[in-house]
Amino acid sequence: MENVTIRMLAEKLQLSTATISKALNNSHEISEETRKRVQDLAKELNYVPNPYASSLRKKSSKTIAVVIPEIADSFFAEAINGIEAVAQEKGYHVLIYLTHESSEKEQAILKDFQSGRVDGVLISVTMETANSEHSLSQLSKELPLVFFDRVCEEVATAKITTNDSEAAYIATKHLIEVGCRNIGLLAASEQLTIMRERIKGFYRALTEYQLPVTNNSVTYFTREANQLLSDTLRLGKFDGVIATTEKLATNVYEAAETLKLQLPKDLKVIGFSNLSTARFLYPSLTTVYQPAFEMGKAAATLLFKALKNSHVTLTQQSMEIPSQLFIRNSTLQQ
Amino acid sequence: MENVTIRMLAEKLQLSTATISKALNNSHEISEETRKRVQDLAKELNYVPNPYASSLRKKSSKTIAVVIPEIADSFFAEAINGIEAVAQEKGYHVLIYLTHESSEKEQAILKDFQSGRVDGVLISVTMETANSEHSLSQLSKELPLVFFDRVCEEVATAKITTNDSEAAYIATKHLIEVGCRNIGLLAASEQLTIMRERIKGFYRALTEYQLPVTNNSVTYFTREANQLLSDTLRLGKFDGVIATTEKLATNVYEAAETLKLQLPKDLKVIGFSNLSTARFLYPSLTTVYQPAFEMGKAAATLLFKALKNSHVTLTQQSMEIPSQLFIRNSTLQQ
DNA sequence: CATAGTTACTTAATCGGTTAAGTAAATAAA
DNA sequence: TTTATTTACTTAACCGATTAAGTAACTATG
Repeated sequence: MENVTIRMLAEKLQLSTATISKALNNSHEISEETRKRVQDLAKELNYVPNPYASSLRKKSSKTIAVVIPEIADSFFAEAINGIEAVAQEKGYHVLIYLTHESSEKEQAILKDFQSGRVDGVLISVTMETANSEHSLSQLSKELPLVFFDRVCEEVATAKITTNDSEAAYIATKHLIEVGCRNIGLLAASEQLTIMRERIKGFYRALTEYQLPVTNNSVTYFTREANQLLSDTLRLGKFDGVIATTEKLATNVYEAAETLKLQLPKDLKVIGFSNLSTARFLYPSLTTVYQPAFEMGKAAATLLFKALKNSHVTLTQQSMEIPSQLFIRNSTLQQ
Repeated sequence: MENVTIRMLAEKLQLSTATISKALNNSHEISEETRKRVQDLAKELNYVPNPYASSLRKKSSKTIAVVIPEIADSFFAEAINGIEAVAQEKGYHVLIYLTHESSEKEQAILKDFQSGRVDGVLISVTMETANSEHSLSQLSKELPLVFFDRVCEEVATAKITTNDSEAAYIATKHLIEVGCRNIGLLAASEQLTIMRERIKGFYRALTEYQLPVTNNSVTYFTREANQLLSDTLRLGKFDGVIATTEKLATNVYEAAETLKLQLPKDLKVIGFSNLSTARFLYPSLTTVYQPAFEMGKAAATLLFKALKNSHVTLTQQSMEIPSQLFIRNSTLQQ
């Protein structure tokens, strides 16, 4: 059975392909009667338009790209849910690209977007963000681009973030208030804006409470954090840490086990994390819960707004959605 | 700046578009010298081929679809990682579609695939699998289709599963061996093959140990499991349960809290789960760990094999990758 | 030396839609 | 009644690549 095309419908109904196309797109140029005949036959023959043909002609693909570092991460998974909810509603398709924190992969992916494969891009950049700055600046001039969470400061376009600095400030303050005096921040990258923001808030709290900001206050991890983390905790002799990624929070539990540190007695932990199991961990994990779903939704909504009306200036549409601190036993005062 | 097309390259080099196309595709019809000239100019002008033009002509899109119920689930997230790893290696793009357990959405998605948008499909079906049977049978005749995990028995194509029956048998046996006598299986759907398989293994173990199989041995949950679960645990008076989805495992912890049941003293739990935090839960969760990454990888590998060589009969390529029981404290003998 | 074969191209058709421009007939306005 | 406008189509160009078929020039073969 051949694939049903517009031409086949045209032949069967003794009409031109133009008429068929217009009828299917509910053009006002077509009479009610003809439109019905066409649509009925289309349904009967189970006609499905070829998306590539129309994308080629219309120069728009009804497809957006989501570029993220990792998918097995509650934050990104939730964000995708938010994005997808909007996309499905608008009849758009979602291409997912994973960079696995490789800026090289990221670059290759971004380059592909110059082909017109997608109408817009949502991205949360790699830790080596600096490398992609140029490509992103370039790309943002060619099609609508919205950052979420991991933004690239220098690129002039919309950015959906959470209140990273403030959230870190509140988290740090909480640790101080439950008795910590030697607090460490476990960070993932020196380059990420969100990390810098969190560090800012962290420092602000330390300063406010007149706690020393030392060389070791912030530790950076890239991969294979486990081993490094053990070292850090051993060396730093922290009594409280803030894990700025979901993975790092788990790593702290692991390291504590290895080092025979009791949480929260010997060490208190706060995680920037959307883990649904946070409250069932031992001890239950105090978290900075980021509004992942909402951020994804906001980013997608903004993107579609720009796609619909090209006069929307994305640069001016940035948005900050606050995180929430959920206090649990991993920061229980002893 | 206009988009660079093959025609522009042709004009600049005073060659035909056919030559350009062939040169870029390393056709042997083109002289070494011309090919180099073309490729150099292409690089210089940053030429990126329009994927829709070539997809339209070649009737292949270098794109595959992954259809899953949910993304915020460790199993599916890991599976996608496996799929993506293979796809990226083969230069394929991955479209992700979420059904959110709605067979209606699933049907709509499957219908769209008749358009030729994707070259192949990887799917883990909705709980209401029966509804999609027909569409899937149809689709499997039009393009390569591979099931992973949640398969549709009746559709004649490759299926990548884990040893669900055996895994459930082993899990049940484990519960019995640590002293449980009144075991419940928390299931998600009556229709899913993997559920039926798990129930089979569950019954086999019960029978083998001469434990009664009652009407209440298996309980089905769809949405909003929390409330129902509390009821079930209260009513059923189980001393051991097997949660057959990741979500249900968490629900058990939640319900135990509500009902003031102590895990594992009052109730032992095993979860079919890939939660990375399983070992840090309180109590740490005994899990049936499914090889999600490997399953995704296997499914994708098989799909690409079929895409490369259309003579591969997918029906005969099904594969079972064993799960592994990780015994932790949620089933600790008292 | 004539014929066949190879090399390195070009021409033109094609994929399946969309759309600008054209047209004949019907209707409205002057 | 004549001209203008609207309606409901058709024709044909087009999007940007691929590819079957054609060709001129050169090389190899018998």
